[in-house]
This record gives sequence, structure tokens and C-alpha cells, in this order.
Amino acid sequence: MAIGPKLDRIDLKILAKLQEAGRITNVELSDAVGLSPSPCLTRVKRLETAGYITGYGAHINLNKLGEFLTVFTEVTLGEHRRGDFSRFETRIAKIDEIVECHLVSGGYDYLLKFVARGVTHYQSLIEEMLENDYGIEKYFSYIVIKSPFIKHHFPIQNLFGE
Amino acid sequence: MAIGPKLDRIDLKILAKLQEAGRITNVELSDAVGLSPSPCLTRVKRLETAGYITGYGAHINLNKLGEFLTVFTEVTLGEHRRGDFSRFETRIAKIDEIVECHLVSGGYDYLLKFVARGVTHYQSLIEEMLENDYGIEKYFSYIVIKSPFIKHHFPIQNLFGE
DNA sequence: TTGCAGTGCGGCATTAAATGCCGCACTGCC
DNA sequence: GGCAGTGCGGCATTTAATGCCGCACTGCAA
Repeated sequence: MAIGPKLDRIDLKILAKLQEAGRITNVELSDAVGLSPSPCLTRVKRLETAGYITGYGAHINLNKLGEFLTVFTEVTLGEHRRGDFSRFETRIAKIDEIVECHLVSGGYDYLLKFVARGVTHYQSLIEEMLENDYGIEKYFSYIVIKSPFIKHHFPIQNLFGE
Repeated sequence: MAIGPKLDRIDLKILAKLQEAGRITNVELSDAVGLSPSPCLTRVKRLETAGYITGYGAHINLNKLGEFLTVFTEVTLGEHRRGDFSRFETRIAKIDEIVECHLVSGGYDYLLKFVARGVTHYQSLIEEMLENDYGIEKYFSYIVIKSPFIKHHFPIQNLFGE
């Protein structure tokens, strides 16, 4: 096997396959990567416990559930001391509508992704943050008009040369 | 059942559950939502064919596969005629390292998310785009230093009031 | 109010998949 | 050249996925 030193080609195939077909049966997966079911399952379990696979999920088409508003928000904190960042991160993590948080280099500190029911809802979330000392100095909102594509998989094979 | 008019509470439970545990067995799922396996599976299949569930995937821990660089890039096109947008979207969709594309309102046109092997790799991708007439007037890169969190599920229940 | 038709659920039998166990082949090390 | 460790395929057993069938509940109509 591998994992300790590095994953072998079969492990990468398994990851790539599961990434785009998370609910594939082990029998099909084993066939796709060229193994019999037993060792294939062993590898999957090992990839899971070793942390290469952190979980599985269904991709839900939010638009079919109603009208949703996605917003990317640039946030600049007022203070940049040790603790200001972690406190901010801890607090926003608890807000369900903030689905992504990225600390970036450049003109501002954080890029957040919101999914709200509409502009009113989004506005109320922002006001809540401004009024309750999250440490935000300023922010700027970019409302998503449409998302031509969101790939649910990274090019594992390509990034390695395969 | 529902779906035609609107999803009932059980359907939402199924979506919420599958979103965070895509590989749960139908037996467990049925138990979690309070149904027997048969009707539960029927609902899942219907949600899939009706387009509420667009697919399943494993969440891969890219950092364990090596050092990767995530970059958010703001792009402004030089021309904004009908066709300039669709042409740009079509072309960048073919670039594996661009995993998300959002058309936004505000100071620029597109917010792109890249996953590359490093700054050199990212730079080569950008140069490739600039040299080959993608219609880019200007761009700005925000390198992700760390992502405190990326939730792989939207608050389905909460957004509807549970 | 009583009967009829349509819809969705739970129970049961059958088929397929997930798991665990065992012996064999390949590789590195004595 | 023989021995120990690792990973694979095959096989038996336990579970889950599916498809079928009759029953209960709801709305509609006489």
C-alpha cells in the first residue's frame, strides 16, 4: 500500500472517482480503479481514517428550493492584533448563512461567502455583525448575479501530471 | 408526496441529511427522517430525477496531497457586449484549475477561484489567459492564506424556518 | 353520510453490495 | 536460497438496495 510515504496511482484514482461520484458502490469503484472489491474497500477506509477523505455530501440545487442570494463580501478588520483574527473567525463560523471564510493577502483581510434568502436577509446579517463588535472596520459586498459554473471537484489527476 | 407543489418537511430532512452525509445508507437515512426504507428510497430517487440533488461527491483534503495555492481573482472584461461574456465563460470553463466562476455586480465583472500547484503555476495560467484573447481588460489576485472554514452544506432547514 | 379513486407507507421476498477471513504471490532482507 | 511482511483476489456471511403488494388516509362526488 502507500499513504505513509505517498499515495500511489490507485489511491489517486480512488480519490478522483469518489470526488465526482461519491455514492458509487464499492464494487463499481473497484472495477473502475482496477482492483477487486476487498482491497479497494480497504484503501477507501484507510483514506478516510487518514484524513484524505473528510466526508461525503450530496450537491443540492438550491435554486430549485426557492430564490437565494449569494454574496461575496470583502471584510477589513479594524485591528490586526493576535486574537482579533481568531475572534472574528470563531464568531462568524457560527453564522449559518456564511458558508465560506478565506483569509487573503491584498487589499482587505477576509473574503466571505454568504447564502441568504434575499438582500433584506443579507442586510440584516451584515447589520448584526456591525452592531455587535465583530471588529469589522469596513466591508464591501459583491452580489452574485449568476455562477456560470462551480466545479465540485479539483483536478486531482491533472495537478499531479497523471 | 410533494415536489410538484413544494417539498414537504420529510423531503427537506432528506436533502439536509444527504447534504452532510452523502454516503449514508438508505436504511439509516430512512430511520433518520422517520420513514421505512421503501418510501424513503422512492423520495430520494425522485429528488434526484427532479433535479433537487445534482450529484454526490467526496470531500478531499487537498492539503494532505501536497501544497496547493488557492487564489480568488477579480476580472474585468474589456468589452461588455452580448457574446463577450458567454465567450469568456465558455473558455475559462475548460481550464481545470479554475473551479468556480461567478458573475458579480460591483467593481468588476467576474470573481474566479483558482486551485493551482503554486504561484508559478498560477502565474502561467494567468499569462495564458492574457495572451490568448479571453477579453480580459484587467484583473486582481487575492491569494488565500488560509480558509478558516468552508462549509460543504447550506442551511436548508434554517433558511426555511425548520 | 357513504362509497370510489388516487397517493404514499410499511412489510416482505429477492438481488446486489459490503465486510471479514484465508491462502497465495511478490519484494526486501537475511 | 529461505524467511517475514504487505497487499490482492476469492469466498462465505451479514446488510442494504430494490421491486411488489395490500392497507390506511384524503379528497371528491353522489
